[in-house]
Formats: sequence, C-alpha cells, structure tokens
Amino acid sequence: MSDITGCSKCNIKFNGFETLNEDELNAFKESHCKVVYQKGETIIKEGTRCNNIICIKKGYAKLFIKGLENKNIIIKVLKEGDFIVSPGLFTDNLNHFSVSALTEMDTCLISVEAFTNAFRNNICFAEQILKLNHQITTDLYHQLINFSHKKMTGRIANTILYLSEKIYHSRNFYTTLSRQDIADLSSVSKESLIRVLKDFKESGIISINGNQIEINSPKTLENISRVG
Amino acid sequence: MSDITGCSKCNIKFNGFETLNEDELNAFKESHCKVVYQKGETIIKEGTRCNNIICIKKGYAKLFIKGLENKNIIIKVLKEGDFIVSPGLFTDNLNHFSVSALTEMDTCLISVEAFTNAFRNNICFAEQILKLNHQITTDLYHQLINFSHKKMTGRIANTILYLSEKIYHSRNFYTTLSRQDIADLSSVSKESLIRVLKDFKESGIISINGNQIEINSPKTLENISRVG
DNA sequence: AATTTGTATTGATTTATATCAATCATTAGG
DNA sequence: CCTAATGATTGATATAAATCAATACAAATT
Repeated sequence: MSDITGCSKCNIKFNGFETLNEDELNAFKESHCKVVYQKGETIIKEGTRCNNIICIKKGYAKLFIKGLENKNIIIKVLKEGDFIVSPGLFTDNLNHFSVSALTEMDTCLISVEAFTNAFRNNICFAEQILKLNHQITTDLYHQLINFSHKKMTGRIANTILYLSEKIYHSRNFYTTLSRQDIADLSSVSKESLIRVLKDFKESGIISINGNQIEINSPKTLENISRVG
Repeated sequence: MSDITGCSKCNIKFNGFETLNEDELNAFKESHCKVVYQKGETIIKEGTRCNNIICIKKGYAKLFIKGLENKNIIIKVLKEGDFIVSPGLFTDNLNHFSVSALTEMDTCLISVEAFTNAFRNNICFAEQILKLNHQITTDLYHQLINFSHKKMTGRIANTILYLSEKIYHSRNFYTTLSRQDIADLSSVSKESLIRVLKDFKESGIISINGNQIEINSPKTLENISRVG
C-alpha cells in the first residue's frame, strides 16, 4: 500500500513534515513502525508514558478523556491524515488522553526521540507544532462554550454537523460510533441523545436508520447548534 | 519600582526568559512598554489583532471568552508573574479571548515581533513555549470534565479551592471578583452561585463576608469538588 | 439627606435533563 | 435453532439548576 520513501510523501496533513531535511526524514523513517489496529483496540491509554507520535494512515479512532463515575468525554474523532502529539511531551511525558480504534486502522508510530530531535533542530517544524497546538486550544475554547452554554439539542446538532462536515465529509454517512459514543461527544446521557435524535428525525431534519445518518436540513441543524 | 535591566531579572514565572541571550534580551527590552491599567479596563479584546505579549508585573486580571447570549466563561484568573501568549500567534494573529483588569495592574507589553524572533532563533525558548501550551491544554481538559460531569456544588467548590490555592495563596482571601465573575468561573448562574455559597456557609465549610472568603474545611471542599 | 445605580440576595416557578426500569433488536455462541 | 449478551429504545419519575420577579444593600451622585 504505502512505501517508506519518506514522511514528506505521507498522507498526513501536517505542514511540518515538508520542513524536514534529508537527515531528519531519515531519522523519522528509521524510528517509524507501521502498526495495524482492530476495531475496539486501545492505541493510547491515558496515564501511560508517551513513547510515540501517532500518524493515522487509514481508519477512524476516538480521542477521549476519563471523566467522573466512569464516564468519558470524547474530545474528537480522528481520521486518515491526522497526527497525534500528546500534550505530555516536554512536560510530564505522560499521555493525558486515551485513543481507541473505531474501525480497523493503519497507523505509523514515530518515536518521541526522533520527534523531539526534529523539534529541537528545525525551527520551522517547531513553529508548525506550536501552530497545531494553538488550533487545539481554540477548539477547546469552543468546546467549553458548547458544553456550558448550549442545551442538549444544540450540542447534539453540533455533533451531527461535526461528524458530517469534519469527519465523514458527506451529508449522508455511516458511523461506527455507538449511541454512547455520540452521547460522550455531546456531553449528554445516552437516553437523552436517543430522544433528541428521534425528535430531529420526526421533524424531518435528519433521517436515521441504525448507524446510517443523513442530514436533510443542514441549515436547521446549524441554527439549532448556533442558538444553543 | 522595577528597572529595565532585562527580562531575565523580571518577576515573570517563565523559564523561557532564562534561555535568551544578550541580543534577544535587548530586543525584548527595546520593544517593551510598561503600561498601568485601572480596575475594569480591557487589556485584550477578543477578535482584535494580537500585537503584544503581556507580562503581569502586579495585580489581577480575568481571562475570558464570549459565550452565548452575552454570557462569558472565565478561563482563569491572571496574577503577578503570569505571561499571556494568545493562541492566535502563528495562526490567524487574532486574540481568541479577552483580558480585563480586576485590580490596578502593572504590565509589560512585548511586541509580537520580538517574541516571534526569539521563538524562531532560540529553540530552548521555543520548547518552553510549547511546554506552556501543553500545560494550557491539559488544564482545559480538566475544565471540560469539571463543566460536563460535575454538578454546581462540585464546580463551585473547585472554584473556591482554585482561588485559594492558585491565586491568593491563602485560606482566607479578599477577592475583587464579583459574584457574577465567580459564577462565570464555575459555569453556573449568579443566583445559583449565591445559594450554594450560602449553603457552604451555613454548613460551616466556609465563612463569607462580602468579598472576604475564608475556607474552614478544605478537606470537605476537596471532597465535594472531587466527587462532583 | 434624598435619589439613583449597580450589585447582591431571596423566594417561587419552570424547564431541562439525568436516572431508573422495562422492553425490544441484533448479534454471537453453544 | 435457542439462548445469552450487548446495545438501542421507550416511558415514568426525580432532580438539578435556570429563570423570573421582587427586594435589600451599598456606593455614588445630586
């Protein structure tokens, strides 16, 4: 499928790789290891030491944190082209979130050493990493507003739009997320999620059949999401 | 009060300054400008271009984002020694939060140019910035759990402990935050906040007299905060 | 001293949402 | 094919927390 000619030719959507020189690319190449995960497998476990930077070549995963009473918050869904750097890097070297596979996945693991060397030797690479981090911060700000000021319907509308626009790139998509997962993305209980989905279905905003979801009226969903 | 001998001798708690060389320190010195703000003044306004990195030499401020229906979320309280880098840096160059003074403040503004030059030329400085960012990310994770899984009492207990331990460094403190501010820190309505504070007071966990708050039983507060 | 203004407090009511319990559907094993 | 086991759905109920409205208090202004 994919050869190991170099990370610059990889499908990961990160401008930083293009800034690497021959030697740095070689270090990545040599440290890298390709791993396939099955649906349900844990790729990163919160609390463990972070040894790898993970590139997703194929498939979907969920990135989540452990909350209270065995409840989780799914921060985001990861997909082909995504690139995961733990916020533990340069601090406590621990993973502050878990990642688990939603489908079969092809990944490429790069050692933390190769990564930190690239960061320390190549300032353009470093700048891209900081840029990525700033984006993560602003995303979390939006998530905070989402969770504290919107009611269920707004948060769930937001989640459906997120899945459609950012993850599956289609108004009609099949998801391997369970109802509980969609609830964890929206910070509502599973039962409430199901009721709201039913509401949306009955008012014709979406069509839903098991895990197949189609958005009939994106405008309405956007409005529900916006006003909360 | 403070002379301009160099940022390395400044009271800002950021390891990055120590990594700067003579020239870089000079660039900071030359670009810097000392500004005093009065209570209530806006220091950074969300949506404006970010031109300065702000160091707080003295006083308190609140860092907040605009949510829905003219409600705000206070992300954190800033104090002497804090150092604010907007997440807009290296991305859209816009401020993604507002900062306003809670007391009279002495600040030191450093131009974005001097800052980005230091970042680009000094990898140790860059690493410290990334480190700072990672800390911000994990703090936001905790805030998400706080806001989505804890009920009012837990969130408010958390806020009181935060003010005591992280901001005022005393079990007995006077705050210039209004009730609405404390509510915005806890993601509850002002009325609910007042009722919970009254509860805590009546059960003897805290003493409260206007803006003077004393924690009588930190253990109890910690427990309320932990279980939600 | 009287009046305005902003903040703080209290009480009554409504609403949103979680929880509990039961049922249904679908898949996986024996 | 039958039976667990797991996930999805529905309904009834309890509870948390916001909202609305009124009042009290304190500081600032006339």
